[in-house]
Amino acid sequence: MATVKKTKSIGEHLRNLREEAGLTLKFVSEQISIDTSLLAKIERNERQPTKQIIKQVADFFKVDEKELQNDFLSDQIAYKILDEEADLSILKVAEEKVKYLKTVYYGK
Amino acid sequence: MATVKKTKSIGEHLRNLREEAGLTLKFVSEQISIDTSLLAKIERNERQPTKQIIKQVADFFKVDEKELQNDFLSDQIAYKILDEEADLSILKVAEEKVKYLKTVYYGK
DNA sequence: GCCATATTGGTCAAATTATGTCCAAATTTA
DNA sequence: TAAATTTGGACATAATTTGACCAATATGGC
Repeated sequence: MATVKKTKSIGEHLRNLREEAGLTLKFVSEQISIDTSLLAKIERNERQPTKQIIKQVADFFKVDEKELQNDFLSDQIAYKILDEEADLSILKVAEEKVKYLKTVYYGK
Repeated sequence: MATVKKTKSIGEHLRNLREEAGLTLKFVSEQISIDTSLLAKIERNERQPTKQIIKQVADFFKVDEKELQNDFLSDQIAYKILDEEADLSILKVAEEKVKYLKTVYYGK
């Protein structure tokens, strides 16, 4: 199997993609029409990519868009928990809520 | 044990607290110095309570502030997952990220 | 039904937060 | 040390959210 990298954050994920392809920030940012500095910030998790940007990056690197989005989402959740210094157990609670809300909205 | 109520959302939680105490929106909102309409919206999850408001409510009803905050947080996460139509498995990923980030920031 | 009280709903200004741009500083690489 | 690459700060502006105000609707006694 190829390079196995545990992705720590979407930023690192993107950086890995880019570096494995041996490309510069300037090049990639131009290809997807965003500011070089912005892409750099995204890779360092200083800015959050919009869905638009996630899509462009996914297309450019030919990776699954949904996967990138999920990566982004789990990032957001993880950082929120750290921010609020919340207990991990709330994830279980959130899961229950999702299940419950799904039955409510989409019928049982 | 007293009334066991599965809390579906922080709004319902707050509403339960208030109704169990037999108080009106007007009364409670005045006690904690916020607009009646705002409290009503919070109970209907149309507005998110600020930390300040969560604290005031917790104090007023003499419930644990941290618990209310956790309730709020799990709400936000649940709604975000529904919004994005994401898979529940990302919660597991988020959990891993939190654990990882904790070792990074607070040492192993 | 009528009145008082309680709750809901809409609109909007103000506050808050986040994005993206520009440019300079720093770092890397050859 | 020069060129290329990456980082960092400052800031305008865009986007989102809150909270206030007031009107409309609902609820409950009498």
